[in-house]
Amino acid sequence: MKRVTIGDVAAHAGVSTATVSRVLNGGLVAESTAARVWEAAESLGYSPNALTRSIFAGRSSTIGVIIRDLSSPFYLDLIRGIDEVAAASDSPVMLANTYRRADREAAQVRAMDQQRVRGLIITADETADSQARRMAENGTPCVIVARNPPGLHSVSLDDVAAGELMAAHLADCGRSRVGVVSGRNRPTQVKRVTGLRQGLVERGLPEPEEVLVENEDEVDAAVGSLLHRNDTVVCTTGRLTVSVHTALTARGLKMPDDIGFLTMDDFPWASTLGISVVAQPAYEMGRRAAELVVEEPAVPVRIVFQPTLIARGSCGSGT
Amino acid sequence: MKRVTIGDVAAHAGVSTATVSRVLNGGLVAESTAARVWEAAESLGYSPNALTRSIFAGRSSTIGVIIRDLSSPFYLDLIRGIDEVAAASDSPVMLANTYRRADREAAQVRAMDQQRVRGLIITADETADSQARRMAENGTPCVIVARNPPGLHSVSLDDVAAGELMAAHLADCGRSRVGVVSGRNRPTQVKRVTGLRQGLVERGLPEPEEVLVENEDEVDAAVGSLLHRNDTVVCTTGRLTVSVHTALTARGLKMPDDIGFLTMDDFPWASTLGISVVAQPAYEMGRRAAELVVEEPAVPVRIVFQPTLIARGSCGSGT
DNA sequence: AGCTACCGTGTAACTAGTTACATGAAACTA
DNA sequence: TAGTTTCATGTAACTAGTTACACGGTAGCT
Repeated sequence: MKRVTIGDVAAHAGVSTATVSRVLNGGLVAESTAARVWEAAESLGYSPNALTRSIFAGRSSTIGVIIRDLSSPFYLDLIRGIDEVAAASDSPVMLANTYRRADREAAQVRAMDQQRVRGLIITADETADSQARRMAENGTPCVIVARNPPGLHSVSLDDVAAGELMAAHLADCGRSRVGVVSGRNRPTQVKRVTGLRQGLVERGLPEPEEVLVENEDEVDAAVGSLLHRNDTVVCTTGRLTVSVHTALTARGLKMPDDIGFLTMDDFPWASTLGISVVAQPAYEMGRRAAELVVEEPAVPVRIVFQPTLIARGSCGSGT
Repeated sequence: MKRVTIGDVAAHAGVSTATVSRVLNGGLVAESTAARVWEAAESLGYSPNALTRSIFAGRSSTIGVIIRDLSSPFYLDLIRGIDEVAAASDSPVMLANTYRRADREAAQVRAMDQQRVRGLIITADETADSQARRMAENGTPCVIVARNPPGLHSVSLDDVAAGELMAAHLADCGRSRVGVVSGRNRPTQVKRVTGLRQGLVERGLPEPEEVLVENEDEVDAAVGSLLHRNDTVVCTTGRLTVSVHTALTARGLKMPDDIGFLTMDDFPWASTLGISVVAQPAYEMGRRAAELVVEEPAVPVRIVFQPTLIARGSCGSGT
């Protein structure tokens, strides 16, 4: 039950702990000694304690990731990108899901700080920013994803451009009356709707009709209210795609003839279902976020990605 | 840049580090002293080093989770269950994705060991079992998910029952010639097919025709080969649901009239698409796995969950 | 008043490692 | 042969905490 320590290995090999440490970390040691130490470590099943190493180094090699919503495909691809870079630099990934609760977000940032993570990638509300800034001041690189608050590294999408891309596609498809289902109080959502509105107006189309929702269970009513006066439903968050789509198909509406449908974030089923989306490069965003953690730039870096349209016919076809 | 330590707080409050430690951990301290210490900690922005705590305790409070495939909905729900229990016991979760590569699986188990995780939840091939057993001997509770190897805790599905459930439903729907797309060399897959075969034969139906595939890109051809002689396609792994479904719809086949379709693991889009599935209680499995880590039973515990059928019409309707 | 009991606090040893410095022996140079 | 250099290794101090034990002071009891 008692763990094998470096001391046990040292005793077994007849050397000091300093020598064992040097063997393990590639210091200056005679070859014969090194061989003895390796053999002792092997036969005792020694597994070095990464925690102790970390306390001496001042921080651990772990990268912390705070995710608002594990079930959203965007965050999943983000994590895959992060994981890829983390694995390449031998950093474990510590994941915390906050279920979109602001109190948990702040608490998780604090917990990650106490774990002395090497860096932190945060998808959370503004509430957690001050905590993140405090960490950054203490030398822990923090990367904010999906927003770009001042003074912190950030990796985000050009949300206005995403909205404009939607508008352009809708105009191409000859859609005119656009209803929007959007998340409440989220800056990203606001920007996407702003871009959409601008894009439509620029093309001489009427302003979109917007409904704000908080949870999945409000979506059906929201969609219902939009159907009276619109020929297209746009969803500005990938999180609600399923609910909006269900609300439409449950009413027996076929795309694109009965209703047009356009949403955010690509996902595995979109291609089979023929749903057009404006996609974020989530995987690449994850990679860049993790690279910022690993590279620790001295000044705050703000990376903005451009969205892409993937037309699949759910709004009809363009020119 | 230099981190605030317990020593700084002690100096600021005019006490010893022992007293600060006692204040933080609820030892015996005078109220006036405690107040001074709290104030000092606050004003210095002290954040206790969880790593140091852990090295003294012999292990960290982190729960390690090794996942083969983050993109599969089963593992996502599993993680959500784990996370729920972990959060309730203030344990951070360290996640490692192995992308189904056996070498990475073993390496990740070793890495988690070095991080001195409090316990480990593993979804991996047999290759990693010996590593896991070594950890268990050292006092780290290891829970294997989806298999039940001897000598280790495990949380798994009654895979034979899953196959039988499929057979029963297919018989109910009047299906007779069943083609199966299954993953290669996986014990779970073999058991599910075995259950399906038994169930069909018991009901006087012909044996299913099986095709084994490794990756998504082999699926289309596999499905194509099954279509000649069968009226139903069954998929025994949730991972391949999208590919199999795409292979069917791409051929213009409609469910359930042109072809029957039945697969494993429930997922958000299944209900909209009307796909019938045999579901695993993934969330609950995650919860139980995490509880085993937290509770550390002295003898290996083997928990087997029962699958449930969710009929949605993609095979037609039963009696 | 004197004895015991208890409370609050500091000292120092402990966790499992790393590393600066000292030491000693062998090898090379003059 | 003496002096210097080099190499391998041990000693001990360090990381940031926790905790067993000792000690001093006050309060209660006889």
